Order: sequence, then C-alpha cells, then structure tokens
Amino acid sequence: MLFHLSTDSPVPIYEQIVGQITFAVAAGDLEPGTLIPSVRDLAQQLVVHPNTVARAVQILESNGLVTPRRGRGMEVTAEAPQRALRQRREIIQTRLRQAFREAFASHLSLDEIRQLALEELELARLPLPERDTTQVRRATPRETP
Amino acid sequence: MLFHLSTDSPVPIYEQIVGQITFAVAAGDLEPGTLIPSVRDLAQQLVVHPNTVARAVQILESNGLVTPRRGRGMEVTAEAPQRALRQRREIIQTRLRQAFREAFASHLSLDEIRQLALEELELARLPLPERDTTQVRRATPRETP
Amino acid sequence: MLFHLSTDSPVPIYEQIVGQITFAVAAGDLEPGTLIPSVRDLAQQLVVHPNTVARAVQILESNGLVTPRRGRGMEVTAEAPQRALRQRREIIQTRLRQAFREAFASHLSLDEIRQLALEELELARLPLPERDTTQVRRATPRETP
Amino acid sequence: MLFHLSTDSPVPIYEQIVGQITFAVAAGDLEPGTLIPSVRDLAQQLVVHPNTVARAVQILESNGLVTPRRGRGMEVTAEAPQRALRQRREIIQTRLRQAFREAFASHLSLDEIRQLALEELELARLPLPERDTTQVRRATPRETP
DNA sequence: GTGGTCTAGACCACC
DNA sequence: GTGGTCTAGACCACG
Repeated sequence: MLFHLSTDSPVPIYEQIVGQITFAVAAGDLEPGTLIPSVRDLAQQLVVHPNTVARAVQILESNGLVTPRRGRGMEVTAEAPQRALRQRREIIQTRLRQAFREAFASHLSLDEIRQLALEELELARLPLPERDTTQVRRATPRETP
Repeated sequence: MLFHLSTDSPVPIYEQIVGQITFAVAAGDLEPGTLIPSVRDLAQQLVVHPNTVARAVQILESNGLVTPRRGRGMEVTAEAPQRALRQRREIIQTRLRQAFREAFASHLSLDEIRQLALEELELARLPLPERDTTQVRRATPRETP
Repeated sequence: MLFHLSTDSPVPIYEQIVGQITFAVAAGDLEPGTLIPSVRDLAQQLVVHPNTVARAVQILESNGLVTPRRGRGMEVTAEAPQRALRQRREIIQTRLRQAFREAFASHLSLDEIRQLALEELELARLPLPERDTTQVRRATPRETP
Repeated sequence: MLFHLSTDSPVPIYEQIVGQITFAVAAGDLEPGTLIPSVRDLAQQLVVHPNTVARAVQILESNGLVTPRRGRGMEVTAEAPQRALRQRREIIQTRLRQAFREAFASHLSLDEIRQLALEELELARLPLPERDTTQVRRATPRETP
C-alpha cells in the first residue's frame, strides 16, 4: 500500500489521507476484517502530526469504512469495499465537476472544454512526476511493484 | 460588462472577478486603452467589499492585463488580449490536470476516467442543478452494529 | 454462569462483566460463600484479555460483592445479594436520569419525553434490530448550494 | 440563548455544543439566516478552547444546520429548523435507547424498567441543580428568565 | 474580523 | 499498545 501526500496541494492533508485509504479499500488492497495502520504509526510514516491522521480516521469511521475495535485498532468493515467504490467515484466526480464548472465560468464552449479535457487526460496519464511515496505495513503480503 | 458572482461558490470572489475581467478582455469586450471602473465603483456595483475588488485589480495588474495611468485609473494594456486568452486556458488546464491526477491515483483505468469526465462535463454544463453529492469530508450514515 | 459479552457495544467489556456477575448474584445464581472462577479461567472462557477480567473483579471487590480468600480465590460475600440488587438498580437509575436530563434540556415537554421514552422502551426490548440511527457526531449529506 | 456545559459529563464538550445549538435551532431561538456566534466568541464565553468549538461547528455544518458565509461567519440554513427537530429527536432517542439497553442487559423485566423510567422522569423534571450557565449574544432580543 | 488547517503535547479510557 | 478529547498556539485564505 503506497501513500502519496503532497504538502503543497490545495486539498488538505487529512482529506488526502481519507482519499488514499478509501482508494486502497476500493482497489482491494485493504480487505474487510483487516486493521488499518494505527494513528501513531501512520503519522510517523507520513511525517505528519498524529492529530491530522486521527482526523482522517474519524472521517473514515463516519463514512462507514472502518469501525473501532477497542484496544486493537480500526478494522475495515464488511461493507467497506462497496462503499469505498461509491465514495471514490463521488470524490472524483466532485473534483472533475468543480474543474468543469470553472471552465464554463470562463465562457469556453463545450467543445473547447471537451477537447482540453481529453488533451489533459492524456498528459496526466503518463508522466508520474517525482513523488514522495511512503511504504506502509500491509495486512496481506504483496510484492513491491 | 456583465458579472456573474456567486457568494457561495468554492472559488473565492476575488478570483471570480479576475476571471470575469480576464474573460471580457479575451472576448474583446474590453479593448486595450480603455479604463476599467474604479475600485470603489466596481465594489458598489458588485456589492462586495472594496478590499476584494482591490485584490482582484492587483492580480490583474500583476498578470499584465491592466496598468495604472496616473490620475485616470487602470487601463487595459496593449498585450492584454493575447495574454488573457493564454491565461484563461492555462488556469483551466491546471485545474483539469490536478483532477485527472487524483483520478489516476485512485487506480481507475483510463477508459473509466474518460467516461466519468464526459459524464460530468455534460452535468457541469447545466446551471447548478440540485444534486446529491458527497464530499470527502462529508459523512454517510452508518448502522449501529 | 451464562455471559453475554459484546465487543462492539458502547459499554466497555469490563463493565459488562461486572454487570453480568452482579446480575447473577442478584438473581441468586451465585450464592454467598461460593467461589467465582479465577481471572485466568474467566479470561479464557470469555475470550478476553486477563487484564480486563482482573479489572472487573477488582471493581466487584470494591463493590463488596466478592472478597479474596487466601489461596482459594474470590468468594461471594454474605452481603452480596442485597448489595447487588441495590447496585443494579442504582446504575440504571443514574443512566436514565442523565438521559432524561438531556431530553429536558432540549425543551421537549414532559409528555413528549414520556412518549419518546415508552416508544424507545419497546424498541430497546428487541434484540439489536437493524435501525437507521443518527448520532450527534454523525453527519447527514447536504446538497451543494 | 443559554448554553450549559458540564465538564465532568461523559459526553464530550464538542458534542454538548452541537446538542445545545441543535436544540436552540429546534426551539426557534436561532432562526434561518442569522449568524451563530463566532468560534472565538463562543470559545471565550464557554471558557473552552476555540478548537473545541470549531469542531462542533464543523459537525453542525456537515449536519446541514449552518453554512459558511465567507468573511461573515456561519449562517443558520433555511432547512435547519426541520433538520434540527429531527436530529434533536434522534439524539434523545439514542441516549434513551442506550440507557434502556443497559437496563435490559441487567435482566430487569420490562415492567420494572418502565416503572423505574417513569419514576426517574418525574425526578429529572423538577430539580434543576446548580448549573454553570453562560449568556451568549443572541440574534433577536429576549428577556432573561 | 471570519473559518480552516496543522503541529504540539497532555491526559484519559480501554484492552 | 489502541483511539478519543482537549488545550495551546501558529499560520493561512478570505472579506
């Protein structure tokens, strides 16, 4: 499970953490019944304050993706995969919608926006820029890519 | 000059003002050599705080779209039209690229992302429809175990 | 002795253990002079951590329901039955009083609260039905403006 | 608008604040369109840290009771009264249900619990114990009780 | 002035 | 060890 945080992104760190874990659940990298890394561990590995991670974890709980197991940690719920898929889609839809709204606000035509989007889609696909990735302990073993 | 400002949009008001004026220049509605209204007048007309307008004008100046004329006000520069066209496009490209990067980070395939984008493009076209969205930080109800 | 422990109940496990044993004493299932199982045995039987059982036993001792007998274990005291009856009642009274205080703080009328209480009493009787509840800290979706 | 916090209650301060404001909206003391007190003001008046109040306000926002008005504060939404009524009811139901569940867990009979509840309801009604109330600025004037 | 984010560190309950 | 709450104070964006 790779976590990738960007400190100079407009989206706050705790939301990035929520997104990363939601995506990991949606992708099947975090299965129901497994424990997500502890707040303190994640904080150390992501080099952020534990409070920031705790905030993300609480949102995940209220999103129904994890549930507290007292004394053990936060466990991925049985309904998590299905919910994560829906939430992942909603997160992306929201981001795309905001971008398109801004495009329309600048009075670009529908065709121009569509063309721009398809161009950017190609560009965003290929070049993975330098990213500070952090390895995190996984529930089930898996080869590093 | 027509302005469409929304106080409850995620994009800040001063950015909306910058965008609207940039668009007007790009569309040829504001030609080089003309004076834009004074900060006070614009603020009164748009019913926003003068500070907000001042901030927008300052950004327009640093973008090279307007330049101060002593005693007369802010004048649209000669290079404004070409710059406005480029800037408008760049802003939108950046936004779209960020959204697509996040989509790829979620391990969706290129095809899925493209489909989502085209769907959202259609939806974003409609003027602020009432839609039931979920954001990252927003919670969904959960059953008691 | 039958135990009904729930790891995902809001009431902590050690309190559940205290409650169950207190009930058993109140009901006459555990008579004065009998020995309760050792911490190790109870922990094994209940599949909980020995520390948790130890904590429960310590509370039972401070409640005067059991007393240590050197080399034999914890013995149910002579006064246990009467105390258990009183304690059980007091605990419940306290909980109910707190809940009612909060209800009054919300400016509901006495009649409304009574009706709510009687409804909930019926519902609480059923064994953990699946209900769609909203808690204070839980969010409800909101439309985009 | 009277706020009443208890620092030695099992329910956390931020939840108490959420409850108090939700109740105020439900009771009509906070009408749609008015601004709730600012985070800093409320914190000062309740003698808690601004972060604690901010947490409560964010929950109120995600509950759809208030919405941010940039630069002005948090405004009570148009749908707030109806939502507050429902949420108030749910908060109280949750608390009562937990209390009753505990009563059943102690194997009291339905009749015994009902009788206990009705007794406690009477007791909780009358004696308002010493409470540290804090006056908070209101939107519309109102005589002190 | 407003709210939002983050770091820092303390203290607690539970297991 | 785990998560949860709270205080403290810094910094930022916005109006």
